[in-house]
Amino acid sequence: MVGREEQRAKAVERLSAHVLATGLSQTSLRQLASAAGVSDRMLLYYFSDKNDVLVTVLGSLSADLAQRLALAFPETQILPVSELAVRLTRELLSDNHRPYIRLGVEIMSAAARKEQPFMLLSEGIRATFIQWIVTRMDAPEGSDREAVAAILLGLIDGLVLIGACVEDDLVERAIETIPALVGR
Amino acid sequence: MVGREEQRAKAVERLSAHVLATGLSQTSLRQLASAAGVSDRMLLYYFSDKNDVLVTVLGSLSADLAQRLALAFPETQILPVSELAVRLTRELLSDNHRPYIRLGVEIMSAAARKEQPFMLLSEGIRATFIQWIVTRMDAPEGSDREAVAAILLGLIDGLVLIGACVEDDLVERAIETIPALVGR
DNA sequence: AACATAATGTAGCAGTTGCTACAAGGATAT
DNA sequence: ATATCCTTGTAGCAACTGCTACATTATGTT
Repeated sequence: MVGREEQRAKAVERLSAHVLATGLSQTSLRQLASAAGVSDRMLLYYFSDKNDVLVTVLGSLSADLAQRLALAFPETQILPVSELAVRLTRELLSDNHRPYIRLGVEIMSAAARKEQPFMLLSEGIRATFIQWIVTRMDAPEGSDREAVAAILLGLIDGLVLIGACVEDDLVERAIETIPALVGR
Repeated sequence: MVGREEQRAKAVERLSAHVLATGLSQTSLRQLASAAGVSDRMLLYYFSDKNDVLVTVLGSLSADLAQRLALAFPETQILPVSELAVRLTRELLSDNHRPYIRLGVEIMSAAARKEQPFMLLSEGIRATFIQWIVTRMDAPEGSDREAVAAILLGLIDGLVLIGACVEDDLVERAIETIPALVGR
């Protein structure tokens, strides 16, 4: 016997890697169980149901990304909108972080169709991110900081979508074009 | 007897409305058949297989949107980036057109996971849209017009995602903020 | 009237879905 | 040693998936 909590934690770890790599479309109970290296029966022993699995795993991934971003962008460093836009976009579209954003887009897209539990998850992701941007952004006087943050977040999500289905360097060129287009 | 082609066309019409309203998650053969008002057996008589149904319906919707946009933005009218950004964003996020963009986001998100037939569809959507924007955009001298168009398209897609899971007027405020942020 | 062809219904197959009933192994306490 | 509980496997259910075989009705052609 190895202990239920311990096994559960190990499952979350393996499932996080699986979901990050394959997205929300490969998340039947048997697929998840196989990725976790256990039987579907045991997965439902560790978790109360499939929803519980997804919420736990996606929550864990969300925390991971927050921690990674905290490392890359210390809270003390305030940047002008244009520079923050470029650096944040480049960081989140890098191979390191793009899988997270891609997954976030899938979650938000599912939320748009009122599917549970994605509405709750996506609302949390959005709020966290906007707040995160607002605290690190040196926006012009009197501007709607949340709105500017929404534009940035939207741009990043959108570029991930575009980059997902295209072979050439269009997205990279778009990032390079941001400074000429934004602010000043 | 009513004629296969005729029935098929009627089915495409009803299915377009259904897919536009409910997205890609409600597209089992039996759900589609029910939406089209026929038996699943007949749906596979009109179409060769499920893939054929989806490609036909999504292609039809894509053509619809192109026609609607051609009406709202005549090709002869060239606009500065900032103004085009605001007007296009507002138009595509309106209740009239948001379902189309939402569906487009779903298609691109599925394409990101290498699912067929969405990769082909999404590549077509992307190329059409970028080209559409480029021909109507009065971009600064020497700028990468495709890249600017990609930024616009990305922003629109991203704002649709954000707006899908939020109650307040954040997206509307974001649109209003675009002119202060872009160009000049 | 005979016949080919087009159109439609009934029934089902093999595979997947989320989930559960039941029983058996193993550890621990008494 | 007995009883108890934690852990795990086997088997399966009812619903759904895409799709098909087969039979039947209509319709037009000769």
